[in-house]
Order: sequence, then structure tokens, then C-alpha cells
Amino acid sequence: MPVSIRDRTVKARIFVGIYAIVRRVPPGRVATYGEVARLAGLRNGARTVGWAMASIPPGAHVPWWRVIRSDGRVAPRCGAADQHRRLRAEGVRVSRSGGVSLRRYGWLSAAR
DNA sequence: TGCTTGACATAAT
DNA sequence: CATTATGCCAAGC
Repeated sequence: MPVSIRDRTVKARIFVGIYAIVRRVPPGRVATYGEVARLAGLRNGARTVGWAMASIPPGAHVPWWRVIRSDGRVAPRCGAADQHRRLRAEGVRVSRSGGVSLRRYGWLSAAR
């Protein structure tokens, strides 16, 4: 849901900022909630990013499935099965327990 | 204004 | 490696 330009509420910041960041994550790579929060200007707002992901408006093209937890596992509280399929479709290996190697697929943290 | 809830992070156990 | 305890940010009531 589009947020009015003159809406200066935190909500507006989050929507434009966080979504813009997530859209920059390339296919086949993943970012953590914490990274997105930091890039969005929130020092410790990982939970806020989670809230933002859960509030993605229909129609907003945001690759939410590329955002995972810092421990390298997909958030178990969302549609995990669906997220696994979407990631695998991009070539990301997801273990049965939902584990993803940040070392290999981390957008900013990949060691390569 | 104050308390609860949540797609989190990190350190300790 | 799994669990627990704390700290954080913003929303809703």
C-alpha cells in the first residue's frame, strides 16, 4: 500500500526504505532481517523488518522470501514451505529443516 | 500513557 | 547444536 509522500510516520519510512532494500537483493542470494534493518537506517530494528515483511501489501513486488534470519534459517512463522520452494527455484539450497548457507548465498555476508 | 505481541539478534547455558 | 534470557522497534488496543 502506497504511502503518501507527506506521510512522515515511521510506517512510511519503513515501507519505502525496507522494501527498496529488499528489492535490491538479487535472485539466488539472501539477506538477513538485521542487514536489511541496518541498511534501512534502523540500528536494531530486525523485528521491525519482520513486521514490515508480514505487512507487504498485495501488489508490491518485494522478494520477501530472500530475507531470512541471522542464524541462516528461514523464519518458521511464515509460510516456510512456500519460501523454500521460491528459494530453490532460484538455485538456493535449503535443507529440510529450513537451513540456508549464508556463507554461500548471503547477499552481503557471502564469503567469496 | 502503558502493556502485549511479533516473519528478530545475540550471548549465555 | 538446541534453549533460554534480554534487548529492540513499531503497532494495536
